[in-house]
Amino acid sequence: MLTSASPVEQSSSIIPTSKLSFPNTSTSFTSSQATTSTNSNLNGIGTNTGRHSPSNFYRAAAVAAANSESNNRRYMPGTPWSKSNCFGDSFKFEPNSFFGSTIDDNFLRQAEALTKPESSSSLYYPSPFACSSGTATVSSSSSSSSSTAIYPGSSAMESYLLSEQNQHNHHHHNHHSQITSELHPFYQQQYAAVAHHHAAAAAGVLPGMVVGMHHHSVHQHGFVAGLVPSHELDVDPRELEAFAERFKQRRIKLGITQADVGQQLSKLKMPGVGSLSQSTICRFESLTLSHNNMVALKPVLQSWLEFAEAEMRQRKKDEMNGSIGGSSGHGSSNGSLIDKKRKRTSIAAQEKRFLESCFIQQQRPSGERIAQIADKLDLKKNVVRVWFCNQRQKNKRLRFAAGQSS
DNA sequence: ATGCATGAGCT
DNA sequence: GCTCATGCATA
Repeated sequence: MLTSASPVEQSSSIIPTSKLSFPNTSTSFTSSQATTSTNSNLNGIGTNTGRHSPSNFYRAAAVAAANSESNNRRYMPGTPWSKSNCFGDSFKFEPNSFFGSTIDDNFLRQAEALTKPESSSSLYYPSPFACSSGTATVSSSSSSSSSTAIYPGSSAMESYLLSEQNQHNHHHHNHHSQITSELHPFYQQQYAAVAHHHAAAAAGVLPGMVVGMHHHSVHQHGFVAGLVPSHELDVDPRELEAFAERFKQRRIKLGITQADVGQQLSKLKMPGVGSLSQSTICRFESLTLSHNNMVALKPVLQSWLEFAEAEMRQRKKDEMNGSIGGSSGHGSSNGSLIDKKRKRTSIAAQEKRFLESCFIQQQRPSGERIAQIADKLDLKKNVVRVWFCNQRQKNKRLRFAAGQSS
């Protein structure tokens, strides 16, 4: 029952183009000394050249994060951490059932069972709707927009998973200052094995960001030592939260949209920093980015803010002086005629519920399992795979309710 | 504001 | 095939 959301076959290719093989800094340290990052660089944070991949800057941090948790919950294709799923002990599935042939069958059956709101899972699927197929979700209700819930757009399941993970990851952490206790589950994980001496990670104003803006040319990589907070992971989550909030306020006060902020970023000419999308700015403000991502973006946005406010002060001053220097020439050139729009596959609510059920049982299903699921839902395997990827990623993002300051 | 997607760098 | 940062398209 799924008229399939005809994915438009945009599957041109996911072939991993040749890798540039970076120096690969720090991949070989033990969680004991999380100071990792060889103070690399802040390579390409959103370059206008298109979306980019994690820079060394991020990678180092990411590796650190991953490593830090490797002690207790590093996903391992064969590791039974799947049993630490949200059902904990009261409700566990045994992925490895008794009869080889029925394993998968059971898996799907379980998922299916869970899809029914009545079956003991009403807890996870409070969703009222019933629709199916196609682009189900009409509008109104659902979950998107205007949501101010703690975990917007998330089914109860997600929140649950989050809290569960949190619980299970609780055991043995080096020891962590008070903060940990009041942190969001995500942070509790992140901080699990990371060094914790504070550091002026801010690195606010940057040398090259002055109000003036001529254009340089190449500046793809910056080893701007002063810019890179050598230990990103030390940034206090609460500080991030506070900054994000402040950022938004002031941005609005300046009357600048998220999209504009993203574009203006390139004017800062910060090494390795290009423009960013509205999405990213939005996510930053709403803390729906990974911790590392937030930390990396903070100094950049902070610089922008200063830049923007300085600019505004300047403008006001000019106006006062009567010097009506109305300079706002904009010569936007365009010329993109050949644009094949990317189509977004829309997974129907019902299918989504099924996927969520599967996710509960196994967050990292094997390729085979993915194929089964895809088959059952009449979705392309890749769509399912990506769905799982995104789901996992989503679980790692942070997200505070706006009113929960320490 | 957020769902689905891409791509780099890794394993 | 995974993770992570990020973006297009859209609800």
